[in-house]
Amino acid sequence: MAKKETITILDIARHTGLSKGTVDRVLHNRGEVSKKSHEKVMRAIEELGYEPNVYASLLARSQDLTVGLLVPAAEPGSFWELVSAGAGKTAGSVETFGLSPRLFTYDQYDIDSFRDACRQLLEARPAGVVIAPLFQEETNRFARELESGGIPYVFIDSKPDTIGHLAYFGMPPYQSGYLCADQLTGGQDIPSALIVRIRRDRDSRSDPTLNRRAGFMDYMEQYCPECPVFHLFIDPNDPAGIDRALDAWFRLHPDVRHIVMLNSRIHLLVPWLERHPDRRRRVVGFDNLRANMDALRRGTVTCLIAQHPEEQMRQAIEALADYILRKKLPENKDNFMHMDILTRFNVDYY
Amino acid sequence: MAKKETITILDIARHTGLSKGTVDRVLHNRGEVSKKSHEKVMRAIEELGYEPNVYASLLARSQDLTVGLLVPAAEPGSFWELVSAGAGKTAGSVETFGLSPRLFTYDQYDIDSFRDACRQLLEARPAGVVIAPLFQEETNRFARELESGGIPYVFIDSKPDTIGHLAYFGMPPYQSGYLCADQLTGGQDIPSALIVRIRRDRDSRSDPTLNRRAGFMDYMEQYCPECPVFHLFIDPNDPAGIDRALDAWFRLHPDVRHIVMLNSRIHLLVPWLERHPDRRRRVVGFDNLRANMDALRRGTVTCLIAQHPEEQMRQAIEALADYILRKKLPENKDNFMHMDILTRFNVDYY
DNA sequence: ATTATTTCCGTTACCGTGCACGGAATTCAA
DNA sequence: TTGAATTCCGTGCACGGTAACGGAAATAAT
Repeated sequence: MAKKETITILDIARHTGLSKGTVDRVLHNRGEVSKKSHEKVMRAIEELGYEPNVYASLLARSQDLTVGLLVPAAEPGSFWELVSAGAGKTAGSVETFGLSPRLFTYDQYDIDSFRDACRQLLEARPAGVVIAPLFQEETNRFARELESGGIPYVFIDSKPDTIGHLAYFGMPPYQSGYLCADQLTGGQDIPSALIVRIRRDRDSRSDPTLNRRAGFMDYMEQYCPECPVFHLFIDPNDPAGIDRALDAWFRLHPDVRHIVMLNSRIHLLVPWLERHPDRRRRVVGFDNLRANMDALRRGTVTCLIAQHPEEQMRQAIEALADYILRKKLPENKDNFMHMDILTRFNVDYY
Repeated sequence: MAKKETITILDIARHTGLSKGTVDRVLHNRGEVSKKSHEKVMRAIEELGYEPNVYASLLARSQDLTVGLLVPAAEPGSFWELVSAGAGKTAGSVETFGLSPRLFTYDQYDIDSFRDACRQLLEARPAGVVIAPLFQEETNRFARELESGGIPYVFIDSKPDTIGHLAYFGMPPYQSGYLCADQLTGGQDIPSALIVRIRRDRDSRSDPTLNRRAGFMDYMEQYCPECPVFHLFIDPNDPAGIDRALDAWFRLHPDVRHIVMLNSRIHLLVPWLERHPDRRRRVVGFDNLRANMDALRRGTVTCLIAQHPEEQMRQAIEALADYILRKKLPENKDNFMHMDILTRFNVDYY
């Protein structure tokens, strides 16, 4: 930390023969400054290498900057609840920075609600934005809007084709499928496997588990080429239907012992699984939802692959803070985060 | 966020009939305050719920506080190198807070060097200290010294019996052994297992892997009661000796396929293992050292259990920051951190 | 009782920015 | 030319805390 090297607005005021008031006006371009003075100040800033003192600014303003968090609404026990929780956990440590994160949620099945959330977020004049994107095109459009406003934004969880984002934090989708397959087989040859899928995902053109499934299938292809992989489709909103579907399916395939879901919903299978116990069964799913972790503890689920959504959110906000407060760009634009393997022996310390 | 609710030191000065100066003195307990005044101020702080304004503080001080990090010297490729690395990674984000971490290292086999490091650290007048302790009694003594100086300290990795620490971040030792055993067996019955140990550890009265081994053995007892567990002792500084020891031992036990080390040195076995390949062997070790991870990638090591030493350091420093800057105590004093399971399929994203 | 110490404590000048207020300089209208 | 309306710009206080300085009060020394 420099001693007397720090350049203050007073320095550049003196250097230009103007006053700190004027300098402040150009810094926040709030007008009332002649063209000539504006130029002089800009030049001086450049020459002297002025950098604003964040603390002083924050102190004087005594008002936090808001960071907008744009995430799907968190139904209780859902994946997005974890993400929101991450925001809360970060908040404490980040508020010291003078940033106060604020949540803007939308219905993940309603694009209009997404637009609404975007609008509200913009009205809050955020200094930065974290986006958990679901609608590709709409997200791109919003990103463009942020850029034109000079507002930095970070993606978490998944990433559209946008290029202008400050950073991205998420799990590598293909590799997560690969890892999942390895955990399912336990590195052994297995006779057969079942992927349980959400019917709606198959029909929608943007199946969120697409890449993950590709990784899964490639692993099986390579390490268990003889092993047939079955698919079963269920409706997550119809528990009774799930039970019937599983009953029917397993009547036809009574010897299938390896079951996997590539999204966060493995808990949907738990009631059926616990009514039909089988010590030699292996069940693998994703994400550290409470229901999933409970099933893990009881031994119904063998293993979960988790991506620490809270951690993603934390890092996203921190990257923003670094940029907003210190103009520091993150080291890497795209950050693929660690995939955690949870078993009942380490889940309690997660 | 409160509007005008913020309590300043001026408020508590008025409330106690004292002045800013005095309040400031007790806040930084730099003496020159009568017992009575000290008490009054403390009570007012409590009653009014005063929270220091970090920006103002940072602005006024315009000089970083140093945080001392007391860790064993990092031989290249060793566990402690990871810990030190963690310090570097944290630094960036913490410097914004006006804290600058500074490393003080000691020779883990030389208690005098530890004392030296302690002394140097104290001379730097740190605002807080992170300790990775190895020498129990000596550490306790040092802790006492810090306490009398009013300097908060945090332990990482392991924890002496001290009670006065601000926080502790580490892996739960017993459970890590349990988890390790589960990964070694893969949840199956196995016919036999070998623990490779460091000879010096057995002889010293403070074997760092003691609890871990207890967890390991208890798991085996419970899930593989028939499985014999062998022990083999090696000298880490004698590679040729290791080779000979392994040669000799495996001549006698050619069918043992499950090998484990409960410290970070599994890489010591790699040369021998790769000269005697066996696809059906399972090898489990600890900690994400470069050499270990490389062996994992090549398939020589099946799985590593890692504790994210960098993360421990980060959290330790952050806990200190919270306390120093905002007088916030950590939520939990003892924090057992997540145990990460690394396989060759997720190691690349670690 | 007087002087010398020590212990405590209040005063005050910053730290670097934000912003309101009012005044000087310039332009426009008459 | 003069008064009014605009532009521009400087001054000064506020933000909450830090720490040096010096002085008052309490205690010890003479």
